[in-house]
Amino acid sequence: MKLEERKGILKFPKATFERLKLYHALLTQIRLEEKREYILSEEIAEALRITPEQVRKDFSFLETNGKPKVGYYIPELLGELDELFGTKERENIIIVGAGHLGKALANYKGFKDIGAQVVAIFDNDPEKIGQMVGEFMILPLKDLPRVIRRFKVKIAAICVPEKAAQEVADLLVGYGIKAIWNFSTKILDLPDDIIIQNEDITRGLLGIKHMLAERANIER
Amino acid sequence: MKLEERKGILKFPKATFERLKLYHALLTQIRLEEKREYILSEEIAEALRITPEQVRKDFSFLETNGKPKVGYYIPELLGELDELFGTKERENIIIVGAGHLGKALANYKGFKDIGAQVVAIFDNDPEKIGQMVGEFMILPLKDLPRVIRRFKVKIAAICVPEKAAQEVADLLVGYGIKAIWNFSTKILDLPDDIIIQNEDITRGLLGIKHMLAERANIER
DNA sequence: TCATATTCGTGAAAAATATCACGTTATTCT
DNA sequence: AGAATAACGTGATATTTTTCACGAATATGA
Repeated sequence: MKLEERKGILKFPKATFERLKLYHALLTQIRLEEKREYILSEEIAEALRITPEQVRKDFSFLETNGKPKVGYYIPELLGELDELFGTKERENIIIVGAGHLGKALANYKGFKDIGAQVVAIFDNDPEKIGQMVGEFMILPLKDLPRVIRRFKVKIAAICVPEKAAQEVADLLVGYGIKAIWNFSTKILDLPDDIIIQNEDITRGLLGIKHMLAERANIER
Repeated sequence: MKLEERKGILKFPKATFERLKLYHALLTQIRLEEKREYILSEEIAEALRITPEQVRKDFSFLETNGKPKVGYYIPELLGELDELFGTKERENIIIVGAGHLGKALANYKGFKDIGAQVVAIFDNDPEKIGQMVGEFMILPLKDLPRVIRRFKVKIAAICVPEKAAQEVADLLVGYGIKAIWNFSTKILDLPDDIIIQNEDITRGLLGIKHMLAERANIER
Protein backbone atom coordinates (compact mmCIF):
# COMPACT_ATOMS: atom_id res chain seq x y z
CA MET A 1 0.00 0.00 0.00
CA LYS A 2 1.43 3.33 -1.00
CA LEU A 3 -0.65 6.22 0.21
CA GLU A 4 0.48 9.77 0.11
CA GLU A 5 -0.68 12.67 2.09
CA ARG A 6 -0.05 15.78 0.06
CA LYS A 7 -1.02 19.21 1.26
CA GLY A 8 -3.48 17.68 3.67
CA ILE A 9 -5.29 15.80 0.95
CA LEU A 10 -5.60 12.12 1.71
CA LYS A 11 -5.21 9.84 -1.26
CA PHE A 12 -7.51 6.84 -1.41
CA PRO A 13 -7.07 3.57 -3.17
CA LYS A 14 -8.87 3.93 -6.46
CA ALA A 15 -11.25 1.11 -5.68
CA THR A 16 -12.12 2.70 -2.38
CA PHE A 17 -12.82 6.00 -4.09
CA GLU A 18 -15.29 4.32 -6.41
CA ARG A 19 -17.16 2.87 -3.46
CA LEU A 20 -17.12 6.17 -1.61
CA LYS A 21 -19.35 7.47 -4.38
CA LEU A 22 -21.78 4.68 -3.66
CA TYR A 23 -21.75 5.35 0.06
CA HIS A 24 -22.38 9.01 -0.70
CA ALA A 25 -25.38 8.20 -2.86
CA LEU A 26 -26.78 5.73 -0.36
CA LEU A 27 -26.40 8.03 2.62
CA THR A 28 -27.84 10.99 0.75
CA GLN A 29 -30.92 8.89 0.05
CA ILE A 30 -31.24 7.64 3.57
CA ARG A 31 -30.98 11.12 4.97
CA LEU A 32 -33.80 12.29 2.73
CA GLU A 33 -36.10 9.34 3.25
CA GLU A 34 -35.60 8.23 6.80
CA LYS A 35 -35.13 9.92 10.10
CA ARG A 36 -32.34 7.78 11.42
CA GLU A 37 -29.03 8.90 12.83
CA TYR A 38 -26.82 5.84 12.72
CA ILE A 39 -26.09 3.11 10.23
CA LEU A 40 -24.19 -0.15 10.59
CA SER A 41 -21.48 -1.29 8.20
CA GLU A 42 -23.59 -4.42 7.83
CA GLU A 43 -26.56 -2.42 6.53
CA ILE A 44 -24.48 -0.46 4.06
CA ALA A 45 -22.89 -3.66 2.88
CA GLU A 46 -26.21 -5.34 2.28
CA ALA A 47 -27.62 -2.42 0.33
CA LEU A 48 -24.58 -2.29 -1.93
CA ARG A 49 -23.99 -6.03 -2.13
CA ILE A 50 -20.51 -5.93 -0.71
CA THR A 51 -19.06 -7.08 2.62
CA PRO A 52 -19.14 -5.17 5.91
CA GLU A 53 -15.37 -5.59 6.21
CA GLN A 54 -14.97 -3.78 2.93
CA VAL A 55 -17.13 -0.94 4.16
CA ARG A 56 -15.20 -0.59 7.40
CA LYS A 57 -11.89 -0.77 5.60
CA ASP A 58 -12.98 1.98 3.22
CA PHE A 59 -14.12 4.16 6.10
CA SER A 60 -10.80 3.64 7.80
CA PHE A 61 -9.39 6.08 5.23
CA LEU A 62 -11.80 8.73 6.48
CA GLU A 63 -11.72 10.71 9.68
CA THR A 64 -15.15 9.57 10.75
CA ASN A 65 -15.24 6.72 13.24
CA GLY A 66 -18.07 4.35 13.97
CA LYS A 67 -19.19 3.18 17.36
CA PRO A 68 -19.36 -0.53 18.11
CA LYS A 69 -22.96 -1.75 18.37
CA VAL A 70 -24.27 1.57 17.06
CA GLY A 71 -22.63 2.20 13.74
CA TYR A 72 -21.66 5.39 11.95
CA TYR A 73 -23.26 8.73 12.66
CA ILE A 74 -24.82 9.56 9.31
CA PRO A 75 -24.55 13.36 9.37
CA GLU A 76 -20.85 13.18 10.18
CA LEU A 77 -20.09 10.55 7.59
CA LEU A 78 -22.08 12.30 4.90
CA GLY A 79 -20.52 15.60 5.85
CA GLU A 80 -17.07 14.20 5.31
CA LEU A 81 -18.04 12.65 2.00
CA ASP A 82 -19.64 15.91 0.86
CA GLU A 83 -16.44 17.66 1.73
CA LEU A 84 -14.36 15.08 -0.06
CA PHE A 85 -16.42 15.27 -3.25
CA GLY A 86 -16.66 19.02 -3.07
CA THR A 87 -20.43 19.01 -3.35
CA LYS A 88 -20.44 22.54 -2.01
CA GLU A 89 -18.24 23.87 -4.79
CA ARG A 90 -20.45 24.26 -7.80
CA GLU A 91 -19.20 23.18 -11.19
CA ASN A 92 -21.10 24.50 -14.20
CA ILE A 93 -21.87 22.14 -17.03
CA ILE A 94 -23.30 22.47 -20.51
CA ILE A 95 -25.21 19.91 -22.54
CA VAL A 96 -24.67 19.55 -26.26
CA GLY A 97 -27.48 17.78 -28.08
CA ALA A 98 -31.12 18.33 -27.23
CA GLY A 99 -32.51 14.92 -28.09
CA HIS A 100 -34.31 12.84 -25.50
CA LEU A 101 -31.09 12.15 -23.66
CA GLY A 102 -30.00 15.76 -23.53
CA LYS A 103 -33.44 16.77 -22.34
CA ALA A 104 -33.40 14.08 -19.68
CA LEU A 105 -30.12 15.46 -18.38
CA ALA A 106 -31.34 19.05 -18.52
CA ASN A 107 -34.33 18.11 -16.39
CA TYR A 108 -32.41 16.05 -13.87
CA LYS A 109 -32.84 17.51 -10.40
CA GLY A 110 -30.05 15.66 -8.60
CA PHE A 111 -27.10 17.71 -9.80
CA LYS A 112 -27.21 20.07 -6.88
CA ASP A 113 -26.62 17.15 -4.49
CA ILE A 114 -23.24 16.61 -6.08
CA GLY A 115 -22.28 20.22 -6.62
CA ALA A 116 -23.11 20.59 -10.28
CA GLN A 117 -25.34 22.92 -12.21
CA VAL A 118 -26.49 22.83 -15.82
CA VAL A 119 -26.19 26.30 -17.32
CA ALA A 120 -27.21 25.75 -20.94
CA ILE A 121 -28.21 23.24 -23.58
CA PHE A 122 -27.22 23.41 -27.25
CA ASP A 123 -28.28 21.91 -30.54
CA ASN A 124 -27.58 22.62 -34.19
CA ASP A 125 -31.08 21.83 -35.43
CA PRO A 126 -32.76 25.16 -36.39
CA GLU A 127 -36.12 23.60 -35.50
CA LYS A 128 -35.04 23.05 -31.91
CA ILE A 129 -33.17 26.28 -31.31
CA GLY A 130 -35.28 28.62 -29.22
CA GLN A 131 -37.44 25.87 -27.76
CA MET A 132 -37.50 25.44 -24.02
CA VAL A 133 -36.28 22.41 -22.11
CA GLY A 134 -37.31 22.85 -18.53
CA GLU A 135 -35.89 26.22 -17.61
CA PHE A 136 -33.38 26.34 -20.47
CA MET A 137 -33.74 27.69 -23.96
CA ILE A 138 -31.99 25.58 -26.56
CA LEU A 139 -29.08 27.59 -27.96
CA PRO A 140 -27.23 27.31 -31.27
CA LEU A 141 -23.68 25.98 -31.29
CA LYS A 142 -22.32 29.36 -32.21
CA ASP A 143 -23.15 30.53 -28.70
CA LEU A 144 -20.82 27.93 -27.20
CA PRO A 145 -17.73 30.14 -26.78
CA ARG A 146 -19.71 32.90 -25.13
CA VAL A 147 -21.44 30.62 -22.64
CA ILE A 148 -18.29 28.67 -21.83
CA ARG A 149 -16.44 31.88 -21.10
CA ARG A 150 -19.28 33.56 -19.27
CA PHE A 151 -19.93 30.63 -16.89
CA LYS A 152 -16.35 29.34 -16.73
CA VAL A 153 -17.60 25.96 -17.93
CA LYS A 154 -15.08 23.12 -17.72
CA ILE A 155 -17.43 20.17 -18.21
CA ALA A 156 -19.54 19.42 -21.28
CA ALA A 157 -21.99 16.57 -21.67
CA ILE A 158 -22.16 15.20 -25.20
CA CYS A 159 -25.61 13.87 -26.10
CA VAL A 160 -25.40 13.92 -29.88
CA PRO A 161 -25.60 10.96 -32.25
CA GLU A 162 -22.52 8.80 -32.57
CA LYS A 163 -21.67 10.21 -35.98
CA ALA A 164 -21.40 13.76 -34.69
CA ALA A 165 -19.75 13.06 -31.36
CA GLN A 166 -16.10 13.37 -32.37
CA GLU A 167 -16.68 16.60 -34.25
CA VAL A 168 -18.56 18.15 -31.34
CA ALA A 169 -15.88 17.01 -28.90
CA ASP A 170 -13.14 18.61 -30.98
CA LEU A 171 -15.14 21.82 -31.10
CA LEU A 172 -15.61 21.86 -27.35
CA VAL A 173 -11.97 21.19 -26.65
CA GLY A 174 -11.13 24.02 -29.00
CA TYR A 175 -13.27 26.29 -26.87
CA GLY A 176 -11.37 25.35 -23.75
CA ILE A 177 -13.54 22.60 -22.24
CA LYS A 178 -11.48 20.46 -19.85
CA ALA A 179 -13.69 17.40 -19.36
CA ILE A 180 -16.01 15.57 -21.71
CA TRP A 181 -18.92 13.65 -20.24
CA ASN A 182 -19.65 11.39 -23.15
CA PHE A 183 -23.13 9.91 -23.47
CA SER A 184 -22.64 8.79 -27.03
CA THR A 185 -21.30 5.34 -27.69
CA LYS A 186 -18.44 6.78 -29.75
CA ILE A 187 -15.02 6.21 -28.26
CA LEU A 188 -13.52 9.67 -28.54
CA ASP A 189 -10.00 10.54 -29.58
CA LEU A 190 -8.90 13.60 -27.63
CA PRO A 191 -5.69 15.07 -26.20
CA ASP A 192 -4.42 13.31 -23.10
CA ASP A 193 -4.99 16.30 -20.86
CA ILE A 194 -8.71 16.25 -21.57
CA ILE A 195 -10.68 14.18 -19.07
CA ILE A 196 -13.12 11.76 -20.67
CA GLN A 197 -15.91 10.05 -18.81
CA ASN A 198 -17.82 7.58 -20.95
CA GLU A 199 -21.38 6.75 -20.00
CA ASP A 200 -21.98 4.30 -22.78
CA ILE A 201 -24.90 2.39 -21.36
CA THR A 202 -24.55 -0.65 -23.55
CA ARG A 203 -21.66 -1.86 -21.42
CA GLY A 204 -24.02 -2.35 -18.52
CA LEU A 205 -26.35 -4.37 -20.67
CA LEU A 206 -23.55 -6.63 -21.84
CA GLY A 207 -22.77 -7.28 -18.20
CA ILE A 208 -26.37 -8.22 -17.48
CA LYS A 209 -26.52 -10.54 -20.46
CA HIS A 210 -23.35 -12.24 -19.38
CA MET A 211 -24.58 -12.75 -15.83
CA LEU A 212 -27.86 -14.16 -17.10
CA ALA A 213 -26.04 -16.55 -19.39
CA GLU A 214 -23.69 -17.59 -16.60
CA ARG A 215 -26.58 -18.25 -14.29
CA ALA A 216 -28.42 -20.28 -16.88
CA ASN A 217 -25.25 -22.34 -17.26
CA ILE A 218 -24.88 -23.06 -13.58
CA GLU A 219 -28.47 -24.10 -13.24
CA ARG A 220 -28.14 -26.70 -15.92
CA MET B 1 -4.28 -16.61 -10.86
CA LYS B 2 -7.09 -19.09 -10.60
CA LEU B 3 -8.87 -19.65 -13.86
CA GLU B 4 -11.32 -22.41 -14.46
CA GLU B 5 -12.44 -23.92 -17.66
CA ARG B 6 -15.88 -25.30 -17.10
CA LYS B 7 -17.85 -26.97 -19.85
CA GLY B 8 -15.77 -25.24 -22.45
CA ILE B 9 -16.51 -21.79 -21.09
CA LEU B 10 -13.37 -19.85 -20.31
CA LYS B 11 -13.50 -17.72 -17.21
CA PHE B 12 -11.85 -14.33 -17.42
CA PRO B 13 -10.49 -12.15 -14.71
CA LYS B 14 -13.21 -9.71 -13.87
CA ALA B 15 -11.11 -6.72 -14.83
CA THR B 16 -10.33 -8.28 -18.17
CA PHE B 17 -14.00 -8.91 -18.82
CA GLU B 18 -14.74 -5.23 -18.26
CA ARG B 19 -12.15 -4.25 -20.82
CA LEU B 20 -13.37 -6.84 -23.31
CA LYS B 21 -16.57 -4.81 -23.49
CA LEU B 22 -14.52 -1.78 -24.44
CA TYR B 23 -12.61 -3.67 -27.09
CA HIS B 24 -15.90 -4.91 -28.47
CA ALA B 25 -17.29 -1.39 -28.70
CA LEU B 26 -14.13 -0.02 -30.26
CA LEU B 27 -13.82 -2.76 -32.84
CA THR B 28 -17.48 -2.57 -33.74
CA GLN B 29 -16.99 1.11 -34.45
CA ILE B 30 -13.86 0.61 -36.45
CA ARG B 31 -15.46 -2.05 -38.57
CA LEU B 32 -18.33 0.28 -39.41
CA GLU B 33 -16.26 3.37 -40.08
CA GLU B 34 -13.06 2.19 -41.61
CA LYS B 35 -12.04 -0.41 -44.11
CA ARG B 36 -9.10 -1.83 -42.28
CA GLU B 37 -8.36 -5.44 -41.50
CA TYR B 38 -5.73 -5.33 -38.79
CA ILE B 39 -5.20 -3.37 -35.62
CA LEU B 40 -2.19 -3.12 -33.31
CA SER B 41 -2.39 -3.50 -29.56
CA GLU B 42 -0.74 -0.09 -29.45
CA GLU B 43 -3.64 1.51 -31.34
CA ILE B 44 -6.26 -0.09 -29.16
CA ALA B 45 -4.36 0.99 -26.09
CA GLU B 46 -4.17 4.57 -27.21
CA ALA B 47 -7.85 4.79 -28.02
CA LEU B 48 -8.82 3.41 -24.62
CA ARG B 49 -6.08 5.12 -22.64
CA ILE B 50 -4.53 1.94 -21.33
CA THR B 51 -1.24 0.17 -22.09
CA PRO B 52 -0.55 -2.16 -25.02
CA GLU B 53 0.68 -4.82 -22.57
CA GLN B 54 -2.69 -4.77 -20.91
CA VAL B 55 -4.40 -5.25 -24.24
CA ARG B 56 -2.19 -8.16 -25.21
CA LYS B 57 -2.57 -9.78 -21.82
CA ASP B 58 -6.35 -9.52 -22.08
CA PHE B 59 -6.32 -11.03 -25.54
CA SER B 60 -4.18 -13.87 -24.26
CA PHE B 61 -7.37 -15.21 -22.66
CA LEU B 62 -8.99 -15.39 -26.09
CA GLU B 63 -8.36 -17.83 -28.90
CA THR B 64 -7.49 -15.13 -31.37
CA ASN B 65 -3.80 -14.51 -31.92
CA GLY B 66 -2.14 -11.43 -33.28
CA LYS B 67 0.71 -11.33 -35.75
CA PRO B 68 3.87 -9.46 -34.84
CA LYS B 69 4.25 -6.27 -36.87
CA VAL B 70 0.70 -6.64 -38.22
CA GLY B 71 -1.60 -6.81 -35.25
CA TYR B 72 -4.90 -8.55 -34.74
CA TYR B 73 -7.22 -9.51 -37.57
CA ILE B 74 -10.31 -7.47 -36.74
CA PRO B 75 -13.00 -9.78 -38.13
CA GLU B 76 -11.63 -12.72 -36.17
CA LEU B 77 -11.22 -10.77 -32.95
CA LEU B 78 -14.63 -9.19 -33.20
CA GLY B 79 -16.15 -12.53 -34.11
CA GLU B 80 -14.80 -14.08 -30.97
CA LEU B 81 -15.99 -11.19 -28.83
CA ASP B 82 -19.44 -11.33 -30.43
CA GLU B 83 -19.53 -15.01 -29.61
CA LEU B 84 -18.40 -14.38 -26.07
CA PHE B 85 -21.00 -11.71 -25.43
CA GLY B 86 -23.69 -13.66 -27.19
CA THR B 87 -24.59 -10.78 -29.46
CA LYS B 88 -26.33 -13.23 -31.76
CA GLU B 89 -28.68 -14.46 -29.06
CA ARG B 90 -31.35 -11.83 -28.68
CA GLU B 91 -32.51 -10.83 -25.24
CA ASN B 92 -35.79 -8.95 -25.04
CA ILE B 93 -36.04 -5.94 -22.77
CA ILE B 94 -38.82 -3.70 -21.56
CA ILE B 95 -38.63 -0.10 -20.46
CA VAL B 96 -40.66 1.19 -17.55
CA GLY B 97 -41.07 4.94 -17.48
CA ALA B 98 -41.68 6.99 -20.60
CA GLY B 99 -40.00 10.22 -19.58
CA HIS B 100 -37.15 11.65 -21.60
CA LEU B 101 -34.81 8.94 -20.45
CA GLY B 102 -37.18 6.09 -21.26
CA LYS B 103 -37.82 7.61 -24.66
CA ALA B 104 -34.11 7.98 -25.30
CA LEU B 105 -33.64 4.30 -24.58
CA ALA B 106 -36.61 3.29 -26.70
CA ASN B 107 -35.13 5.15 -29.64
CA TYR B 108 -31.60 3.87 -29.22
CA LYS B 109 -30.53 2.00 -32.33
CA GLY B 110 -27.45 0.25 -30.99
CA PHE B 111 -29.14 -2.57 -29.10
CA LYS B 112 -29.00 -4.95 -32.00
CA ASP B 113 -25.19 -4.74 -32.01
CA ILE B 114 -25.17 -6.29 -28.59
CA GLY B 115 -27.98 -8.76 -29.02
CA ALA B 116 -30.77 -6.89 -27.34
CA GLN B 117 -34.18 -5.74 -28.46
CA VAL B 118 -36.68 -3.42 -26.82
CA VAL B 119 -40.15 -4.95 -27.02
CA ALA B 120 -42.29 -2.45 -25.11
CA ILE B 121 -42.35 0.71 -23.04
CA PHE B 122 -44.65 1.34 -20.09
CA ASP B 123 -45.88 4.26 -18.02
CA ASN B 124 -48.61 4.81 -15.48
CA ASP B 125 -49.54 8.31 -16.63
CA PRO B 126 -52.94 8.11 -18.40
CA GLU B 127 -51.89 11.07 -20.54
CA LYS B 128 -48.96 9.16 -21.96
CA ILE B 129 -50.57 5.76 -22.43
CA GLY B 130 -51.34 5.19 -26.08
CA GLN B 131 -48.82 7.73 -27.35
CA MET B 132 -46.09 6.49 -29.65
CA VAL B 133 -42.39 6.52 -28.90
CA GLY B 134 -40.59 5.61 -32.07
CA GLU B 135 -42.19 2.35 -33.08
CA PHE B 136 -43.63 1.58 -29.64
CA MET B 137 -46.95 2.50 -28.15
CA ILE B 138 -46.75 3.39 -24.47
CA LEU B 139 -48.55 0.71 -22.48
CA PRO B 140 -50.13 0.82 -19.02
CA LEU B 141 -48.44 -1.06 -16.19
CA LYS B 142 -51.27 -3.56 -16.04
CA ASP B 143 -50.00 -4.98 -19.33
CA LEU B 144 -46.67 -5.86 -17.77
CA PRO B 145 -47.40 -9.51 -16.90
CA ARG B 146 -48.76 -10.24 -20.36
CA VAL B 147 -45.83 -8.69 -22.20
CA ILE B 148 -43.24 -10.26 -19.91
CA ARG B 149 -44.76 -13.69 -20.47
CA ARG B 150 -45.38 -13.25 -24.15
CA PHE B 151 -41.83 -12.10 -24.97
CA LYS B 152 -40.05 -14.08 -22.25
CA VAL B 153 -38.58 -10.84 -20.93
CA LYS B 154 -35.87 -11.23 -18.31
CA ILE B 155 -34.46 -7.67 -18.34
CA ALA B 156 -36.32 -4.50 -17.40
CA ALA B 157 -34.97 -0.97 -17.60
CA ILE B 158 -36.28 1.31 -14.88
CA CYS B 159 -36.56 4.92 -16.00
CA VAL B 160 -39.01 6.26 -13.44
CA PRO B 161 -38.39 8.99 -10.84
CA GLU B 162 -36.39 8.01 -7.78
CA LYS B 163 -39.48 7.98 -5.57
CA ALA B 164 -41.21 5.33 -7.65
CA ALA B 165 -38.22 3.16 -8.46
CA GLN B 166 -38.37 0.71 -5.56
CA GLU B 167 -42.08 0.12 -6.01
CA VAL B 168 -41.70 -0.51 -9.73
CA ALA B 169 -38.75 -2.82 -9.13
CA ASP B 170 -40.74 -4.90 -6.64
CA LEU B 171 -43.58 -5.15 -9.12
CA LEU B 172 -41.27 -6.32 -11.89
CA VAL B 173 -39.59 -8.90 -9.72
CA GLY B 174 -43.04 -10.15 -8.76
CA TYR B 175 -43.77 -10.66 -12.43
CA GLY B 176 -40.65 -12.78 -12.86
CA ILE B 177 -38.11 -10.27 -14.15
CA LYS B 178 -34.57 -11.55 -13.53
CA ALA B 179 -32.44 -8.45 -14.07
CA ILE B 180 -33.06 -4.80 -13.32
CA TRP B 181 -31.29 -2.21 -15.40
CA ASN B 182 -31.64 0.74 -13.07
CA PHE B 183 -31.46 4.25 -14.54
CA SER B 184 -32.84 5.90 -11.47
CA THR B 185 -30.46 7.07 -8.79
CA LYS B 186 -32.29 5.01 -6.17
CA ILE B 187 -30.24 2.19 -4.70
CA LEU B 188 -32.65 -0.69 -4.91
CA ASP B 189 -33.27 -3.35 -2.30
CA LEU B 190 -34.05 -6.61 -4.08
CA PRO B 191 -33.56 -10.34 -3.52
CA ASP B 192 -30.00 -11.53 -4.02
CA ASP B 193 -30.87 -13.65 -7.02
CA ILE B 194 -32.02 -10.59 -8.95
CA ILE B 195 -29.27 -9.01 -11.02
CA ILE B 196 -29.02 -5.25 -10.60
CA GLN B 197 -27.10 -3.00 -12.94
CA ASN B 198 -27.05 0.60 -11.82
CA GLU B 199 -26.54 3.29 -14.41
CA ASP B 200 -26.63 6.18 -12.01
CA ILE B 201 -24.89 8.81 -14.07
CA THR B 202 -24.01 11.09 -11.20
CA ARG B 203 -21.16 8.78 -10.22
CA GLY B 204 -19.39 9.63 -13.44
CA LEU B 205 -19.76 13.31 -12.75
CA LEU B 206 -18.30 12.94 -9.27
CA GLY B 207 -15.32 11.29 -10.89
CA ILE B 208 -14.87 14.17 -13.31
CA LYS B 209 -15.13 16.74 -10.54
CA HIS B 210 -12.55 14.91 -8.53
CA MET B 211 -10.12 14.69 -11.42
CA LEU B 212 -10.55 18.38 -12.17
CA ALA B 213 -9.92 19.26 -8.54
CA GLU B 214 -6.88 16.99 -8.42
CA ARG B 215 -5.48 18.55 -11.53
CA ALA B 216 -6.03 22.07 -10.23
CA ASN B 217 -4.12 21.02 -7.11
CA ILE B 218 -1.14 19.68 -8.99
CA GLU B 219 -0.87 22.76 -11.13
CA ARG B 220 -0.65 24.99 -8.12
C1' DT C 1 18.53 -14.99 -48.34
C1' DC C 2 19.88 -12.92 -44.28
C1' DA C 3 20.00 -9.09 -41.04
C1' DT C 4 17.12 -5.78 -38.77
C1' DA C 5 13.30 -3.76 -36.67
C1' DT C 6 8.83 -4.39 -34.80
C1' DT C 7 5.27 -6.36 -32.30
C1' DC C 8 3.25 -10.27 -30.19
C1' DG C 9 2.85 -13.76 -26.12
C1' DT C 10 3.50 -14.70 -21.58
C1' DG C 11 5.87 -16.18 -17.35
C1' DA C 12 7.69 -13.55 -13.37
C1' DA C 13 7.64 -9.69 -10.35
C1' DA C 14 5.35 -5.89 -8.39
C1' DA C 15 1.40 -3.40 -6.97
C1' DA C 16 -3.26 -2.99 -5.70
C1' DT C 17 -7.20 -4.82 -3.58
C1' DA C 18 -10.01 -7.84 -0.73
C1' DT C 19 -10.54 -10.98 3.03
C1' DC C 20 -9.50 -12.71 7.44
C1' DA C 21 -8.80 -12.71 12.31
C1' DC C 22 -8.79 -10.83 16.40
C1' DG C 23 -8.07 -7.16 19.84
C1' DT C 24 -10.82 -3.08 21.31
C1' DT C 25 -14.81 -0.62 22.63
C1' DA C 26 -19.61 0.54 23.42
C1' DT C 27 -24.05 -1.06 24.87
C1' DT C 28 -27.25 -4.02 27.34
C1' DC C 29 -28.75 -6.93 30.85
C1' DT C 30 -28.62 -8.97 35.29
C1' DA D 1 -20.91 -2.78 38.66
C1' DG D 2 -19.56 -6.61 36.06
C1' DA D 3 -20.37 -9.98 32.41
C1' DA D 4 -21.95 -10.85 27.94
C1' DT D 5 -22.60 -9.48 23.36
C1' DA D 6 -22.26 -7.05 19.17
C1' DA D 7 -19.83 -4.28 16.03
C1' DC D 8 -15.87 -1.48 14.96
C1' DG D 9 -10.63 -0.89 13.51
C1' DT D 10 -6.90 -2.67 11.38
C1' DG D 11 -2.55 -5.42 10.76
C1' DA D 12 -1.64 -9.70 8.46
C1' DT D 13 -2.64 -12.68 4.77
C1' DA D 14 -4.53 -14.03 0.42
C1' DT D 15 -6.09 -12.91 -4.00
C1' DT D 16 -6.39 -10.26 -8.06
C1' DT D 17 -4.60 -7.22 -11.28
C1' DT D 18 -1.03 -4.70 -13.57
C1' DT D 19 3.53 -4.05 -15.15
C1' DC D 20 7.85 -5.72 -16.63
C1' DA D 21 11.10 -8.15 -19.39
C1' DC D 22 12.42 -10.90 -22.82
C1' DG D 23 12.11 -14.79 -26.18
C1' DA D 24 9.54 -15.82 -30.48
C1' DA D 25 7.53 -14.60 -34.69
C1' DT D 26 6.78 -11.74 -38.76
C1' DA D 27 7.60 -8.27 -42.19
C1' DT D 28 10.96 -5.38 -44.63
C1' DG D 29 14.87 -4.18 -47.15
C1' DA D 30 19.65 -4.74 -48.45
